[in-house]
Amino acid sequence: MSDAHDVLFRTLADPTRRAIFERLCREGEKTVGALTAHAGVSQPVVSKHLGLLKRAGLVLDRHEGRQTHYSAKVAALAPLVDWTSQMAGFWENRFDDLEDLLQRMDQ
Amino acid sequence: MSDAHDVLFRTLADPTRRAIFERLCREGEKTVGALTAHAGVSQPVVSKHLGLLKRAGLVLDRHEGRQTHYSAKVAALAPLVDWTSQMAGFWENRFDDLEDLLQRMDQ
DNA sequence: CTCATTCATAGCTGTCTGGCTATACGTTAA
DNA sequence: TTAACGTATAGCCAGACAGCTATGAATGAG
Repeated sequence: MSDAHDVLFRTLADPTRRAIFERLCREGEKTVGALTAHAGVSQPVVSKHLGLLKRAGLVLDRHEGRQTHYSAKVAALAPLVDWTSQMAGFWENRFDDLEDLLQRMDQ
Repeated sequence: MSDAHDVLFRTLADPTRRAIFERLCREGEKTVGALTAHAGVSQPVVSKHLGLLKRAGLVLDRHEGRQTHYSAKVAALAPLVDWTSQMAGFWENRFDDLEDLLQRMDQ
């Protein structure tokens, strides 16, 4: 059972990887070298994280000469937003149920 | 660097744990036994997950005799919502920047 | 052509953690 | 008190994975 939520949560769970994604969100397109400069880990590690982010659909890559430019694909966060509001929704529904119950008890 | 986002993402990254949380959101308060019945893992594992969910602030526990009732604390998802909208926000801002740039180029 | 640059891949390693069983602890029933 | 029940804890193990170095592959510079 490896649905969309799973991939998103797992991909964003790692601090280093999430930091890379955040930087792409804040500052836009970056090369692997630029990302490595502030990532605190080696270049191969950054490449690996970018690969996972790409597989999760969270980033896009664009090859230009010998550099690769990565950019955030914010739309990929949609399932996460959906999931969150769904959870909140269930909670509110149960709250409504409680209200109904209290009303029926009142009668 | 273990901020609130970190704990939330890491805690919700595990499918089994997330499923437990989802169930608490959908169906409200449950005992450990009731949760174990549908979790697909042993009771100690469920207890462990509940412990982590509790440490993350995602659930509350209530002791009643020899059973423990757990319930979801949806408000704890707030930082996640904030983070997501922040990421989306950065993206829109950069879009605005692009518009500004294009406008300036137009003049 | 040759060398430097930029990134990706391969292979290794230590750590983290989710699963298990066994067991301890507290509570209710007999 | 003793037994059964519901959870939590302890301890172990196997698999996953984030980090590293070394190297390959592709491109640009000289």
